[in-house]
Amino acid sequence: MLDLKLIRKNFEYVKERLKTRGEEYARLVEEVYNLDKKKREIQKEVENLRALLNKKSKEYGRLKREGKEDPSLKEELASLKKQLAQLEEELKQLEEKLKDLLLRIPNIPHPSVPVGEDENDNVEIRRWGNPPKFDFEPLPHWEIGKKLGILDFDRAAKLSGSRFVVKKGLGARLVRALINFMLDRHTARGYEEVYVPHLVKPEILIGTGQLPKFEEDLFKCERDNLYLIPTAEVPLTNLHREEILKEEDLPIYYTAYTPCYRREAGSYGRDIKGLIRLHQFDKVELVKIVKPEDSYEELEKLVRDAEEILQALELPYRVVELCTGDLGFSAAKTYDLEVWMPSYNRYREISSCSNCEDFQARRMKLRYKTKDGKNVLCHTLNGSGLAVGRTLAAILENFQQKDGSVVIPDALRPYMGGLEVIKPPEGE
RNA sequence: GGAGGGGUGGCCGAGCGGACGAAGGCGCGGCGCUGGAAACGCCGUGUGCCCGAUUUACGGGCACCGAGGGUUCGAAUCCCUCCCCCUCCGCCA
Repeated sequence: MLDLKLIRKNFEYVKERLKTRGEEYARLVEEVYNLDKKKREIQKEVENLRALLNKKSKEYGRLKREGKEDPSLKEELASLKKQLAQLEEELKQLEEKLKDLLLRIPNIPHPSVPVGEDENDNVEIRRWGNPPKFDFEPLPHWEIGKKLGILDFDRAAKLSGSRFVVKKGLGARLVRALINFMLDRHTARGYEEVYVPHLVKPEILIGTGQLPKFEEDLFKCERDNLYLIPTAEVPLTNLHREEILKEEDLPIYYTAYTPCYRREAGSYGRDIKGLIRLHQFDKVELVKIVKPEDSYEELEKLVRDAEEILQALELPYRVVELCTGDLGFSAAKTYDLEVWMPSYNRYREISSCSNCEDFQARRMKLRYKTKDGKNVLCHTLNGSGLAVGRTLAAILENFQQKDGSVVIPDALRPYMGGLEVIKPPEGE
């Protein structure tokens, strides 16, 4: 949520900055600006009227206790009350409308973010590692997985429909290994491991920005008014919502493994094969709650922490800075990590690291008290560290061998009971 | 699912329909006492929003005692609905 005061004070600036995300937001900001103006006028009236009513009501009570009841005063009070009720209703409607609009305006991109329309305008920052060269025709991961007997999309469809997967044997083991490996790495670097609920209330999703605008992307348990989390960012970032933290509590670093549930509405036909786009996938997430002045330094560190996993797994990747048009709703600045995928012959997103500044903090009233006693909104950051399914896909594709086997990266072997290679079943 | 108890400020905890943003205690900050400290004494210490002069510091107002509604001139206090927590019983991984 944007600061209303900022919209009031720097209306043109906000409008211009949001335009870099898409033309439609300028109109929204204008609407908010006008509504806010009107709202404050009415609020002033309401508060003045209520002050008067409070005063007269006390007067009436005083007289009554003295046995000098005044019927004309009582009448006056009744008419004031009626007037007030009308104005209050008007105010309430304005406030609701205003709040709803405000919740639908995305974050302002940081000045350093390149202006652009879509992913084609993203800027590559650096590369690490070299894509492998094969002296045979490399297979896509879903075929490798099928041949190894570790991925089963057909039976998953039997259970749950499209965009689900069943992992078996060493496939299931590999998932567990990756999760443990990632969590161990992150906790060693100062993140506290957290295990969170996977079902959350609507206001929690408003807090991180998924609601009200992206309802159709979420799985909802209607009966209980709970949503399945689309990422651990949601419960992790909201952990301290409506709290006023002590300055010495910051920074807070959290990491959590959770499954993530996404309806993938509007992505029909995209990435229909393989592990890239599923309704349910596993992810280890990183979340930071920090002081505003530190947040951009923390973002760089966060990216390094995610990169470290890819490096340890010897997976070639590049770091990309998202342009204004490709930026997520809550983010002020985002780096994507893209891993090399031989079957696509290009890099594909495997992590997204964002600084949301105070955008989420304002929505969830997440603050800290400074040394001189002021309450200040925290800055929140989040990043994948990493998407487990896509990591698995990248390992299968990048480490595949001519004979159909897949070499397990060194760093992962201790988590696989020392296993070095996954080989196809005998006799195939 | 059944029966009962409860949600008040950073925490504990009191609260008769007006004098209650709320006693008291703890904690925290300042000052005093002290060679220094403990103990003690005094003072201060919630959040959000609006308006006004102003660079902040200031002054005024409104709201907030789990949430929403109602009764009343007036609600933390009475009534209704909902949510959450706790205890016991049942069921259950």
